[in-house]
Amino acid sequence: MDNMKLAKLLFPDVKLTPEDLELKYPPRDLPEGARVTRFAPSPTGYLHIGGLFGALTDVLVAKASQGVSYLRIEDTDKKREIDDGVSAIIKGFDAFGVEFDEGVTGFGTEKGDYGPYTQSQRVEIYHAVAKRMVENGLAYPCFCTAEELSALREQQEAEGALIRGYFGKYAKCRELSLEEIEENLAAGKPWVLRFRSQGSEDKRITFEDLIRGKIEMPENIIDEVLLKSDGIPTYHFAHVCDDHFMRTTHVIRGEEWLSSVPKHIAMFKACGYKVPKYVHTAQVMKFDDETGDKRKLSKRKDPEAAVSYFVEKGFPREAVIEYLLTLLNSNFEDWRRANPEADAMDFPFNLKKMGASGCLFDLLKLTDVSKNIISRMKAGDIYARVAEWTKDYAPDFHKTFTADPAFSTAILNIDREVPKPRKDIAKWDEVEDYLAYFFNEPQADPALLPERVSPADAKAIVAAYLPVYDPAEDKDAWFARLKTLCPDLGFCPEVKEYKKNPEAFKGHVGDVSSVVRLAVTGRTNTPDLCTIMQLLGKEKVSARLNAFAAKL
RNA sequence: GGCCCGUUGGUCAAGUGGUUAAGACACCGCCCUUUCACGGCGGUAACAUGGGUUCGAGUCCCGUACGGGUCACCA
Repeated sequence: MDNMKLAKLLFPDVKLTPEDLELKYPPRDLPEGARVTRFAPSPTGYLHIGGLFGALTDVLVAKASQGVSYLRIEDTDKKREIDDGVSAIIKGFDAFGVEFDEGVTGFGTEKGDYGPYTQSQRVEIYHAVAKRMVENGLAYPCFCTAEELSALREQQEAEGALIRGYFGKYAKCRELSLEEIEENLAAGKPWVLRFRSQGSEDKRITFEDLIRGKIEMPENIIDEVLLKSDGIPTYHFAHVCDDHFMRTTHVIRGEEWLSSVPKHIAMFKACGYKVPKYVHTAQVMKFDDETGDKRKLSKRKDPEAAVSYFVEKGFPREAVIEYLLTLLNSNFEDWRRANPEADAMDFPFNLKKMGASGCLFDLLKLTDVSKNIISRMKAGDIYARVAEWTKDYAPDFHKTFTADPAFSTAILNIDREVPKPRKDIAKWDEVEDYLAYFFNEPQADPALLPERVSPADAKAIVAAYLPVYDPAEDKDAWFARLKTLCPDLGFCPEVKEYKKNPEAFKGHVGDVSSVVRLAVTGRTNTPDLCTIMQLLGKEKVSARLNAFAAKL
């Protein structure tokens, strides 16, 4: 077999050579130990939480080593691709502030010297490498039809073959003569290019996974497809060409790829390329309420699998990132305690601290993380974010919320700039309800009165308070005022004293303030009532007190 | 089925042959407190399982179970 002739026959128009490519994409000039990572999604749907998880790993690993991270679009499967797949991915990353150093930046735009970063635009690169492989006798055309291949699978199944796939005696086209190939080509038969595996059935290879350590597996003997019949590469071949010429040092990807590593190593070696370091990360799982099992998050079944879920709910981007980081690296929380103000993206990410087993996504913990983050934000920042979020997701509330920015900011600032700020808000979709009594007249329900307070007592409390209520009083004076009312109403002004001798009183000053709270806000618990009343203003407060008294 | 990965409290996890088996979320209790939060203190709760190796095993080896992945002209 004349391989040079075959190569010319198969790729008559390919002039580009691997040597040209080596020149065009030289080794990167980076500091010692710098890592080059890539996130390589296919544009088949929305950005998944697992995708964010992986991308964050890529970006942080690169950053921590002063290396480079890039975004590559793997659009080699035109059947599964969706129209706005690329922008869905870009938008997803934008929403969470995840930025790559290089690669695709939008539909049709990119940055960096190692592009194009979209696989469908790299066909001539793959063909240059493929042609060289044919020249070296490491690849051959295969004319088997889909029917033949599925018949082969059935045959292997029936035989109970331990190894299944296109290899050895099953590889019909492996030993085709040049004449037979020419005939098939002349007849216009479609063909794929297959890898001519040099592996042997009884050999094993070992490699190191940076999370799992040394792994031993049977050597690859399968003649994997390199180029599909449309000339587009398979994932495997594109991985080898791209990660070589883009000079990736660390291939970080989901553990579903672990079992194809022998295939990839064989191809890298066949091309004469250095094998990158492999890092196979565990999947993000969830608890299935129906089955009671832990299972992989699914795009189809779990709305929270899409990153847009978190945007819709109004989780601040920092909270989602922060939570993901706690899952990603076991020492993140320690680092955070030591560096409470640092930007999460400056976390010195350590691959060794990544877990090897799948973790459950815990919405409850995300909520806690989010509350902490929001509690540290300034009221003005929260105002801006809520205004932004409500524009898209709560347009009615947006109008009332933004009608008076100073007022909205002031109410968000209650109990905020203090040493121990409240942690009431976990996500923006809670704000409307949280602040409802500032914008709407509350329907205070007398049934919510404290146990110790009868409706008659409540009526007396309101009647006594109304004439002495002074909105100019500060918090201490405001509370002292409530205390002065207590004795005449039969309540104890001091809680401690009441507890010593509960029989002597109807209740204590806390009960009195609870009545006022209920009348003014319609709720049994709120942040600092004095400030609430000041912000509401005398007119509204008086009206609400009167309205409540009328119900009693 | 073959090959491979995984398994420490409900969840995330520390742990690299000797620990009273950390910490965080959740839960419970107490304290603080005008309500609720916040904060403080404390509590319940774990090495899947059976064999080895060893003076000593969560840690090393083998088996078993369970979970996951993979075996496409999908990634």
